[in-house]
Amino acid sequence: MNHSNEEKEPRKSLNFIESIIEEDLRNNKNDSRVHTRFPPEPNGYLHIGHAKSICLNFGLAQKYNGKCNLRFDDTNPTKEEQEYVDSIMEDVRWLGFDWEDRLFYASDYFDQLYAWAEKLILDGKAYVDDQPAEEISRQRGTPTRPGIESPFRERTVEANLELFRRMKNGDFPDGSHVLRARIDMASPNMHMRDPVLYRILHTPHDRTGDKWCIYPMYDFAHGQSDYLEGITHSICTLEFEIHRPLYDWFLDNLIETEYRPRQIEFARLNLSYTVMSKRKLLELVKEGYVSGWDDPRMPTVTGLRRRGYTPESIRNFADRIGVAKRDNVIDVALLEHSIREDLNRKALRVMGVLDPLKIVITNYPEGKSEELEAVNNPEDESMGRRVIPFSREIYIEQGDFMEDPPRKFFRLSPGNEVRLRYAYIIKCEEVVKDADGRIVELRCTYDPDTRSGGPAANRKVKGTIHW
RNA sequence: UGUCCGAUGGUGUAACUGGCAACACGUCUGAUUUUGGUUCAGAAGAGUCCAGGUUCGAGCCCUGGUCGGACAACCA
Repeated sequence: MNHSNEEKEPRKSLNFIESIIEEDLRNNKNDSRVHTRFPPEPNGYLHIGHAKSICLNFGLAQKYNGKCNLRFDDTNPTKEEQEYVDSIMEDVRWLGFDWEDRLFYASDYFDQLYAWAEKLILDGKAYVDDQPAEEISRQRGTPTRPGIESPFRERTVEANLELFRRMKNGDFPDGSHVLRARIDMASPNMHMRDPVLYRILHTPHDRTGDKWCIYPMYDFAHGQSDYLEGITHSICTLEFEIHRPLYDWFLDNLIETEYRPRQIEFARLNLSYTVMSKRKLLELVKEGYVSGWDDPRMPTVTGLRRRGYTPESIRNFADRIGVAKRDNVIDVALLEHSIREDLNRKALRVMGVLDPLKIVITNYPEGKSEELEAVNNPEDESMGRRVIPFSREIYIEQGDFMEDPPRKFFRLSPGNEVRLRYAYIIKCEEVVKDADGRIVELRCTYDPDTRSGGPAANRKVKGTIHW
């Protein structure tokens, strides 16, 4: 006998990131803090794929009583614009998340990053390379062949330091020098073959102005930024997986504390029939194929918003698709299901005719009109009712009438009846056409007893249409 | 001839320290319905990439393959 009728806790299963976090928590890693971040580069508008990442990062912070920062990864002034940072903040807020006072920019850390670069030079772990990009690229080898070392790799610390300072001071033109980490040109991981740390860019930065003409690369900025912000779990997409050894290398060589952020990768969202690449979306906007980033056909957050998606529906969607490391293509039908589910519950219903076809109800008295009552939301009576005027002449949707209907057509056709929603059952008696044979009007009769609430209101007909 | 990652119904995601493969979307059937929606009831659909091994027992562990993805910007 089962004395305790308690069932086994249905215990919601954890995704792989939650499992990692819970293990870290059990081990009291990083003082059992959970601190994530959403780190977009402000070079475009956010799309539904970013929404997945936002829901993930902010959601994890909420679930584990932690925090989530918003950080702009603005290390490349040639691609970034204020318009994008504004839109990103708006979209994140609209989705329902709050970074509170934790709004950061990678550019906030340029001084510290620069100091770290000098430290690497002093430790003999970084050097200035005078070769052009093409040469460096050539020397890097291929994934299956080791690279060769730069002729500048053995420069003295003093020479490197002086050169790097001159780079910073603007003594050199773009592309003439870079600072590189001195790691291993034979590494099977391409990213460990003396990656570039700093490049010269005589381009003013939206936030630092003319202060800098050298800018750190993503790899040199990201992990350290995570560190500076106290991030514990740095969640990014799969393509950065191979960068992880480098992410760890900088931390290992730059900091001495026990605390360390950890990079975790997940598979980005792909949606069926949907273009998601930032580059292509930018092209659609720039070439004028769409009206803008908020064109309702765009998969951007702002486009979805304009299209009528709610934040709740997108959050539910993000929840439902889960998170894993295998490549995936989510059926867009799931996104659509999410918005229908939400809107069905809370959208106000009204009737509207987009493509009108005139109806004259021949047995309805001329000059008469009456007021009919309609519910605003059949799913929720508390949303109230409204009154709609009805008279001898009304309009229905062209598509709701077919002169020669196929077998399963349930709407209006010659000699057939339909119900006008919230009104009467009408019957099509005559089709009026113009000289070109186009249907311009339908002459119908109505059954006065079938008004909603009336004596024959329950009489069934196959179809109900709006008007 | 490299390194890293992945492989479970049509699509996604689960299966807690190995124990009858579950949930959602989609599809199909039926009922209800004043919009072919919603709601409700039900069904079909995978034996977990392959081959070995360990085990009473493997989707989970081990070995070896196969297939797919990522990596050769002074992009992120």
